Amino acid sequence: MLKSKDSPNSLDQRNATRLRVLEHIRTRGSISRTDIASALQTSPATVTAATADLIAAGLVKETEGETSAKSAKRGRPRVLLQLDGRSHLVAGLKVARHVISVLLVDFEGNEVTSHMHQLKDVQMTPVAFVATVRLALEEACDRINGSIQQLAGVSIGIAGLVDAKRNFVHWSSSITDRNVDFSYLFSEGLPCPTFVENDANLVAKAEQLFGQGKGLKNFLVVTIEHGVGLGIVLDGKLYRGERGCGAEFGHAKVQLDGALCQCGQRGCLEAYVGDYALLREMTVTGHSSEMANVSDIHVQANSGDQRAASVLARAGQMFGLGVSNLINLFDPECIILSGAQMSMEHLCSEDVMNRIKNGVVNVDAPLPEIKIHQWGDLMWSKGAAAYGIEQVSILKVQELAVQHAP
Amino acid sequence: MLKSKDSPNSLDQRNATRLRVLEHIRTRGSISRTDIASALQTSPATVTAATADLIAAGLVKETEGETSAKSAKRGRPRVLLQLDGRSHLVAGLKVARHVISVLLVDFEGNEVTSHMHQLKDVQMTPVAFVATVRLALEEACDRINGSIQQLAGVSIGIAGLVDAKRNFVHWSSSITDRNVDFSYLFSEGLPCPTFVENDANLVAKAEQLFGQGKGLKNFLVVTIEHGVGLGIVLDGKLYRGERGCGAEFGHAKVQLDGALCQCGQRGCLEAYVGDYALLREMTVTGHSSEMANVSDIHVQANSGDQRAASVLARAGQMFGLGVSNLINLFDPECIILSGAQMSMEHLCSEDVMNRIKNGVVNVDAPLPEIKIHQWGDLMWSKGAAAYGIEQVSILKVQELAVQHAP
DNA sequence: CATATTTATTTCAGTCAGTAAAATATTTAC
DNA sequence: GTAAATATTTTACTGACTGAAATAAATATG
Repeated sequence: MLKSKDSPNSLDQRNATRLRVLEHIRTRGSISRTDIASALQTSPATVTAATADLIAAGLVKETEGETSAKSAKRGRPRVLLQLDGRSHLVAGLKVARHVISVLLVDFEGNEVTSHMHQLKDVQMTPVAFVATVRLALEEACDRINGSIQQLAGVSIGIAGLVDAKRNFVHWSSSITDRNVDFSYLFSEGLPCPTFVENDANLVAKAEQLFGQGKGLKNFLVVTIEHGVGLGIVLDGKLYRGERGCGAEFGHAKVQLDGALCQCGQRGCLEAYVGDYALLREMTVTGHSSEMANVSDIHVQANSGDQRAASVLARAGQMFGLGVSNLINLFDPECIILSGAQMSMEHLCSEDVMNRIKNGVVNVDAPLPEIKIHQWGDLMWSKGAAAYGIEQVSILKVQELAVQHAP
Repeated sequence: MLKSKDSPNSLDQRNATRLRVLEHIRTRGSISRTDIASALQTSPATVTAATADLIAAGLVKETEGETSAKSAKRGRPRVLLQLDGRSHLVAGLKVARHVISVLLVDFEGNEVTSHMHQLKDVQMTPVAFVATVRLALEEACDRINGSIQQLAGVSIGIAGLVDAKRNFVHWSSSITDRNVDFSYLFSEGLPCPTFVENDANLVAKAEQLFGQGKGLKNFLVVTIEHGVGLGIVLDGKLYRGERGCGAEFGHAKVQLDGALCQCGQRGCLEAYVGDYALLREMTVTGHSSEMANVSDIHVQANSGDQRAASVLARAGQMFGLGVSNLINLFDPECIILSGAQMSMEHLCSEDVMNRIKNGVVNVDAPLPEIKIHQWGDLMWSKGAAAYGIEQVSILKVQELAVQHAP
C-alpha cells in the first residue's frame, strides 16, 4: 500500500477509489451504482463499499429521482445517487485590486450567498491579508446568519505565482512580501481548512467541475479580463509547470520586438489584447479623453468609428494567432474562452475564429472545439469555490479512513 | 486489481512495480536493492521480489562492481544490479526521404551495428513500406551475422501524425495512404514485435532514456533538422495531444501573416528557421546559384558576408522567440535543443540565448536550463531504438506474469 | 582469532483493497 | 402468482505489499 503521510494531497489506494467515485457522482449529477461500476471499470462490490462509506459520511445520498427512461424494462430498478449538497458549506474568494468577492456554495456548488468586501489597500502584509480574508468571510456568513465556524473549507484565488500544494505564494500583486508560506498563517488565523491558488487555475477548475470542461481530460481555459490568463488541464489534472509559473499565455510573444507590455518586455500577447493596451491604442487615435474602458471602444466601433474598429480588430487577430499556437502545441480536446461579455466580444468574432482555424496545422481530424463561456462577476470566486470543494472532498474522504481505523 | 486486457500498454499493479524497478535500474546504471527501495518509496521486500523476477527473466544481473565509496563502512555490502545488456537485441529505424537508417542496440542501448538502406521512392504503399523495412532490417542483421528472428523488438520513426498506442498512422510523408493501421501489417510482415512513432517524439524518448533528460519529469526536446520538431515529456510520459497532433512547434506562428511556409500557412516558425527558408532568403540576396545547403550559408557568414549573417541572425531571433514561448507556457525543468551541429550553430548563439532569456516572464526562480545536444546522423534511429527498448521492457515484464500463472 | 556490531537482503506471517460468484432484493411480464 | 430480469449486497478468496524477524556478509574490536 502507499504511504499516507507523503503530502497533504496524497491518498492511499482505498481513498483514491472513494474519491474517484465521489468525483464521478459529481460530474454525472446523479447515477446508479451499476453505472459507476462500469464507468470506472471496477466491480459492483467495490462501488457498494465506496458509496456506503460516502453515504455514511453524509457526502452522498440516494435519491428517489426516476430511473432514466432507458432502463424502463423489468428488473430491480437502479437507485440513483447524488451529492448531498447540504453536507458542507464552502467559501470561494477572489482577491482583486480593490475588492474581495466572496461566494458561499453548498457541496454541490450551488450558490448560497455572495458578498463584496471593499479593500482600502491594494497590497497587504501576509498577516493583514489573512485578517482581511477573515473579515470578508465573517461578513459573508452574517448574510445567512451563519458563522465562519460552519465552513468546511475556504479557497482563495489571487493573481501571481502560487505553489498551491504547499499554500506557498512566491509572489502576488496583492501581497507586500515575497515567498510567503501561508500554511501556518491560515491555521492560526482561520478556523477552517484554507487553500490558496492562482486565479486562472481556479477558473480552469471551475470549468472542470461545473462548466464546459466537465468530464474532459485535456483542455485549456483562456481567461479574458484586464489581462489574458491560461489554465491547463492535462490528464484531468491542473498542469502548473515545474516552478509553478507555466501557463503565462498573456506574456507569450506574438511579435518580435513588438508593443511594450506592463511586464516590461515587448511583443507580449497582453500588450495587444489587454484592456490597457486597447486604451493606449485609442489615445494614439486621438480619443483619449472620452475612453474610460473597453466597452466605450466597443460603442465607438459599433457606431462606425473606423479607428476603434481597427484597434479591436488587431487585438482579435493577435489573440487568434495566440490561440492557434495553443492548439498547435497542446492539441487539446477543447479550448474554453472564459470571461465577461464586455471584454470578450471582439475576441470571439468570426474573423478571430477564422484566424484560429487558419493558424492550426491541417490534419484530417476536426479542430478542437472552441467554447465560449461568458461568466458574470463571480467567475473568479466561483473558481475558487470549485477548488475549495475539491479540496474539502479530499479532506473528508481522508477523515473517513481515520474513522474506520478503530 | 486492474484489468489487464485494457490496452497493450496497460499493466497490472505488480507488473507496474516491476517495470518501475526496471526503469529505475536503467536510469541509474547500477544500483543496490536498498537504494531502489528508498528511491521508489517501497519496502525492501517488494524490491527483492521484483528484482528476483527480473533476474530470472534475464533482464537484470548482479554485478561485482565495487559498492560506491560512500558505504565503505562495515556491514553487509550492497549488491549492485544492472541491466543485462546481452539479453535482447532491439532495432531502431528512422525513415527519411531517401534513406532508412537502422541501428541495432543491446538492451542497455549500446550500439551493436548500424546500416543505411537507400530508398528509391520517397513514398511507399503500406505493404511496400513494411517489406522495405524488413529488407533494411535483414541487411543490418547480416552485418553481425545475425538474423531478423533474433530481434526482440523493432521501432520505426517517421515524420507525420502517428497514434503510437495503436500503431496507426494518420498521415506520413513517407506513405502513400492515409489512416493506415499497421498493427496487422507488422504482425504479418515481420517476425518480431514492431512499433511506429512520430520521429520527434522518439528523440524525446532517447533524451529521456539515454540523454540529457535522464531522470527528469517535465522537459521539452526541440529537434532541429530540415524543420523544427518538438517532443513534450510531462510527468515522465510523452504528451501527444488529444488527436495525436500536438507539439507542432514548427508551425507555431511567430509573425502575423508572415513568411510562407511549406504547409501553406504564413508566419510559421519553420518558415523562418527551416533550411529551405534560409536558402529561400539567400536567393533574394542574389547568392542563389552557389547555395546548396545551410552550411554554405554559415561559411559565407563566417567569411564576413553581411547578408548571410543577417539571414542566420533573423532565424535565430525567431527561434529564440519561439523557445521563450515554450518556457512561458510549459515552465519545464529543462529544454534540450537537439540536432546536428551544422544546422544548429546559429540557433545556439549568445544572441539567441539572450532573446530567450528576455522573452521569459520574470520570476524569482532561475530560468529552466537550456541544454544543447549535438547528435550525429544516428540521432533519429537512436530515438527509435530507445522507444523500442521501452516497449520491449513492457512486453518482457508482461511475459513474466504469464510464466508465473501455472 | 572470536565476538560484537552494522548493514543488506530474504523470509514469513499478516493486512487490506479489490474481485468473482452466490445470495438477496425488487421490479415487470405473463 | 410465478418466472424472468436486473440491481445490489454478502461472502470467501486472491494477490500485492508490508513490517518484523531471520539470515547473510561484511568490519571493528579486544
